[in-house]
Amino acid sequence: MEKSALRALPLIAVEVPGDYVVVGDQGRPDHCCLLLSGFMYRYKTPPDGGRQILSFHLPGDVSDLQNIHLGTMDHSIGTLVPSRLGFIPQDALLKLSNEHAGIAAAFWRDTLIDAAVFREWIVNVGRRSPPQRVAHLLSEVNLRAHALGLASDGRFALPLSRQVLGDSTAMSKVQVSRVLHDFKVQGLLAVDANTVTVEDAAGLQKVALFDPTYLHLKARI
Amino acid sequence: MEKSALRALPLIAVEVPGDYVVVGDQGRPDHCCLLLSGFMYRYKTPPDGGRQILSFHLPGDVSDLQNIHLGTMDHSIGTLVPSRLGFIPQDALLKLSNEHAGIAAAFWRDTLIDAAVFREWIVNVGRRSPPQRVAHLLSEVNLRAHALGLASDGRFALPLSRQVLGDSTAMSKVQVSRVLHDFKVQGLLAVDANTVTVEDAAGLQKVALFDPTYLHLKARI
DNA sequence: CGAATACTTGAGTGGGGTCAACGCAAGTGG
DNA sequence: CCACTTGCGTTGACCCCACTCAAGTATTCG
Repeated sequence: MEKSALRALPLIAVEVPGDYVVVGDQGRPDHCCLLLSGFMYRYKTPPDGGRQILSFHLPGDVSDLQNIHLGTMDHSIGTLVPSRLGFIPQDALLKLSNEHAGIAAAFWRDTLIDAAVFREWIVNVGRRSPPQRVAHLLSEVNLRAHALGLASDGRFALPLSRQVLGDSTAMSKVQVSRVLHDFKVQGLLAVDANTVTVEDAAGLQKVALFDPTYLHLKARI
Repeated sequence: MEKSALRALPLIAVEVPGDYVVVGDQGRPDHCCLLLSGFMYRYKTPPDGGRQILSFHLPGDVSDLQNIHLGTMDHSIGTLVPSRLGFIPQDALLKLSNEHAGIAAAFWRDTLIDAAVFREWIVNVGRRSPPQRVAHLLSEVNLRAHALGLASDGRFALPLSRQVLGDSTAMSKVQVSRVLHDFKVQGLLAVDANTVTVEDAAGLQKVALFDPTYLHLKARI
């Protein structure tokens, strides 16, 4: 019953290019955006310049679910690659979550995991060394990509430029470049223009002292 | 009706000292913790040492509401000062939120605002200069304390040591000390052992380029 | 084939971490 | 009541890491 209610939701599918701003800071969207295929990310742009990436989103994520209850966006959401998005009216989602406690709980849980990831990212940019930051970020993405079946033995298609990695880890692109070079020499991983290849996932996690508890993977819908 | 249901919740009030770990990392608490009076904070301790503070909590906050849906804690929660806590069984809260869509929504909204604050903290430690970080953090606390009526014209009782401020902003306590000295000279604020006095809130916000949108203050319960 | 973009590599610099010494206030016990 | 201890804050000195700048290389796209 809850499943059929979810399937009955009105959904408008849209194709958008890469590097496209789906929802802008200060915006008040009336739809939520389900990522059907592609790759998205959240970010903030402080007034004095720069960009801080806050999270990455893989297919299946509804990255702006919080807008059901928080009217105004406090950050932006964009695509990294050409993507297919499904827009669902917020009032339909709100109605659904009011009528089905199970769906409300699932939505809530989803945003709780987002929050857990944000917490880990605070630690990442605040406490860890540059190699640890990159290793941690890529361990996270690797794990999530595998959990979704989007990767085969450490290889997955993701165009992560040095700039994007730097904006995610609060490092300069030059420093990212050097760290990635070292990782390649050590046989840990290789990041080329559109593919990430994790050669030694365990070694990478060891560098980052990575503990996947915060992803609450079992708790996903 | 929802109000009376909330009031009927079983609550065990407990007095705890300052510097007390209420819920530890990896814990699986079966109660949620409402802060009745005092001051709490969340933090993570990476295995290689150090501490990253993730958020501060004022009276009225239920800082571990997420445990209703995420079984295992991925961080710790502690008190900064002697505090009064109200413990509420998770299953009672879960039952309540299943029965009252309005309460479920209010809980959800609360954790969404937490997440918005986490996002801003990523930017704080990742992108801002040391003076901006301190100014931003104290602008946030100042605003929230005033919103709760816990402060009178910029003064509020909070024992924020340089160490705590450093662990919140990813700075050394020495650097915090220097920044606070400069702020005092500039007439922006004074932080003594147990009181924060904001002399020039607007000036402080200007230093931090502070935009309160992310606090979603109107959206609070 | 040329232009544009991303990546690499090197050199120089400065901001903030670390270490260490000192000052100060509060708490303790004889 | 005072010597002692303890913990926090301050200040100075030093130094290293990562940012910035800049030049050179590779790759893709029109």
